[in-house]
Amino acid sequence: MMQLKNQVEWALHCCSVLAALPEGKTVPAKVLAEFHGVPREYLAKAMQGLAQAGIVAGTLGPTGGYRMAKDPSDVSFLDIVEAVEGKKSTFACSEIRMKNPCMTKQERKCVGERPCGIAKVMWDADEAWREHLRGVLLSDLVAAVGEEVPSEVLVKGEAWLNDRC
Amino acid sequence: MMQLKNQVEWALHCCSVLAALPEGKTVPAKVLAEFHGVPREYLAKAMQGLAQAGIVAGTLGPTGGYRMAKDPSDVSFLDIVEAVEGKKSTFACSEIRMKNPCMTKQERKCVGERPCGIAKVMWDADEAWREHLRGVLLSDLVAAVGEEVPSEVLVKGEAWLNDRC
DNA sequence: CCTTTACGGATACTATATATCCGAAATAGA
DNA sequence: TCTATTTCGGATATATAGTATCCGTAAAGG
Ligand code: SF4
Ligand code: SF4
Repeated sequence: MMQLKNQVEWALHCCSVLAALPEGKTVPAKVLAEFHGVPREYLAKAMQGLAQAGIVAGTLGPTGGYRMAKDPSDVSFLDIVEAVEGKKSTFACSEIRMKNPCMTKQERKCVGERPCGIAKVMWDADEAWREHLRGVLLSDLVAAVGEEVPSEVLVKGEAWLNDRC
Repeated sequence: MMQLKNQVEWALHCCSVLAALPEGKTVPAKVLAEFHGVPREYLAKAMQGLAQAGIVAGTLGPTGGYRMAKDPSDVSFLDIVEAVEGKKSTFACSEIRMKNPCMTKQERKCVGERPCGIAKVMWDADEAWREHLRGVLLSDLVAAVGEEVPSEVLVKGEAWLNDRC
C-alpha cells in the first residue's frame, strides 16, 4: 500500500502544537495523546523519534514533558517526516540484473558498476518528494493554522492545555 | 518502511524487455520470470496488473504470452508503477481533528469542512513524486538501456529469449 | 485430444506496522 | 528523604500488509 505510518500525522500535529506554545512551556506525551485522541504509549515512540532528531526536547519529572528544541522556522516537514519514518528510499533495488541467466560473471560485474536507468528515475522521484517537503517549514504550518482555525477554537484549545500542564 | 513492492521493480524490467521486442512477438510469464530470476507465480500477478491497466496484453495458448498493448512512448513510469502498486496517496489522513476533546460537534464540522494545511502539503509532495514519474516514458528507458548496456550483452539476451519463445 | 498459456480466487507464510508493557533514570515537590 | 511524575529504551504481543504458492477455469495452438 506504500503508506506512511500514522505516527507521521501525529508527529506533525504535535509539532504544530508545541511550536505555538509560549516560551519555556512543556507538554507531556500523555496530554498530547489525549488532545489528539491517540494511544499514549505509541505516540510516545514518535515523540522519542523527534527528540532523537533534535527537533523536540523532552524534560523529565513532574512539570516535565516536551518542548521545541529548534525554532519552528528552522524545522521542515521533511525533518519531521524523516524523524519518525526513516530516510530510506521508497524504491528498493534488488539488483535484479545480477540474477540474469544469460550473463557471465564478468558481464554482471560490468553492468553492476554502471548507473541503472530504472533506479535513477525512481530515486529522482523520491528526491522530488523530499524537495517539496523540505520547502515547507513548521512555521508555515503554524501560520496556516492561525489563519484557518477560528480563533475561538484556538483559545479553547489553549485553555484546555493550560488546564493540565 | 514506506517501500514500493518488489513487483514494481519487476514490472519495470519486464516492460523494458517487452518494449524492445520485435512486432508481434510474445513472451510468457514463465520466461520473463526465469530471465529475471524471480518467482514465476508472483510475477504473474504483477503482469496481470499491467494487463488490467491496458499496458500489456496477454494472449492465451501455446506460443502465447505477453506483448505491449501500447506504444512505449505512450507509457510513463507512473502508469507502470500505479498499475501494480495502486493509486493511493502515501499520506493517509485519519481526521485527527475530529477527535479533539476541546471542540463542540459544530466546531468539528466547521473545521472538517476547511482544507487542511498538513494534508495539503503531504498530498502536494505525492503529486510532485507522481509528476516526476509521469515525465519519464518507457521509450526513454528502452533508449537508456540501449546506450548503457553493452551490445554483446543485449544480443545474448535476445538470443536467450528467442531460444525459448 | 493434449499441451500450453493467461486469468482469478483461495490459501499459507513472512515482514512490518500498530499497540502495550515494563524497568530504569531523572526531577520536582511534599 | 520520600513520593509522584516524566522521558527513555527495550521487550513483547497483535493486526495488517507484503510475499509466495496452489488450484481450477477458459482459451488457443499443434
Ligand atoms: S537494473 Fe536497476 S532497478 Fe533493476 S536491479 Fe539493477 S539497479 Fe535495480
Ligand atoms: S488536520 Fe489535516 S492531517 Fe490532521 S487529521 Fe485533519 S485533515 Fe488529517
